[in-house]
Amino acid sequence: MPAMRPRTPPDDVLERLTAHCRESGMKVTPQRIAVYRAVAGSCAHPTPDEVFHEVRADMPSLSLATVYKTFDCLVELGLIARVANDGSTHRYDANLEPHHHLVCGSCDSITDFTDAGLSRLRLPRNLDGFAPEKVSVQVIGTCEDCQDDLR
Amino acid sequence: MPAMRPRTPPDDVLERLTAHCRESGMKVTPQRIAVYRAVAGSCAHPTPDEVFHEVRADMPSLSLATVYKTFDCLVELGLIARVANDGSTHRYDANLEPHHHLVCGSCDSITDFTDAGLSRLRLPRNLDGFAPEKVSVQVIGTCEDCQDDLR
DNA sequence: CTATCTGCAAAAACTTTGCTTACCC
DNA sequence: GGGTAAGCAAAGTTTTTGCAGATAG
Repeated sequence: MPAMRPRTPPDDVLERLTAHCRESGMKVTPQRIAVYRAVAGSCAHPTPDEVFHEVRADMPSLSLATVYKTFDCLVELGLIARVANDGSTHRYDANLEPHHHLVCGSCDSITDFTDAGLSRLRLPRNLDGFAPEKVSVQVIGTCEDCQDDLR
Repeated sequence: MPAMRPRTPPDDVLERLTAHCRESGMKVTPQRIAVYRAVAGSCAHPTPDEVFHEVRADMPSLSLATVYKTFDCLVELGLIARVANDGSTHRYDANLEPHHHLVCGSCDSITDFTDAGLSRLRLPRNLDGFAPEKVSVQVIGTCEDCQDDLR
């Protein structure tokens, strides 16, 4: 049975950020903390604009440019990853555990899931010289909410 | 063993376009033929801008806006699909057979491959109400060319 | 003929950059 | 203190839109 990820627990978010920043000589600023918290606390793979509005509620001085720069910085630190999607804006994910995506073709939502069976995927031996590092499965379909809407 | 897709054969490209257009009351224009040919004849999952420049060589009057509109129309007709990627531009694929992607983290190239084993993937039974339609596996890693460059 | 499509230009949406001031370490 | 980062505004990209003239069916 699959395990749906509820959301990244806010446990050691600050510690992880601090450790990674220190290691790279980068500063731990309130903006970085807030942006990282927002991504880590969401399971919706938010866009820069979404995070901007969410964080801005508590930090009115925040600028969108800072959000963009912060995302680049967090990716560089290896704390978040950009999520492949077919929309027109970037999306980010703080879940770095191996996992897969349920992509709703109707509302474009992306939901994480993990599954032991899928994690044991066997790749073909010969990939024409391509060196695989990790595997992510995208399941395209219709989410429960959108099915409901069709009734 | 995996089968690398060489490229969609240009066989019935025109017939397919004509049939789909007729069915939807859309017109078969030189621009649509040329854009569809360009995507179908590429295995590089091209961007609108790339297709624009390629087709424009033979059709100097072509405008980028038409390329965008044509892509939307071809997607609507079900002849091509937008490819999920984490760059900042759209990419399209005329290969509608079930297949998977080798994504190079270094040069961002996306290469199609198919594999009988992967095609028999077993999804978990319970996806929290999500209704799966199709599955696409993304293998992230380093392509042969980029490995060579590192030597 | 007529409804649809093209090309153009302008607007909108998204992302990056440069620079001055602020502030973490 | 010194160097990194934030905020602002401007510029750069990518995508969408509206409309007048062109064209496929």
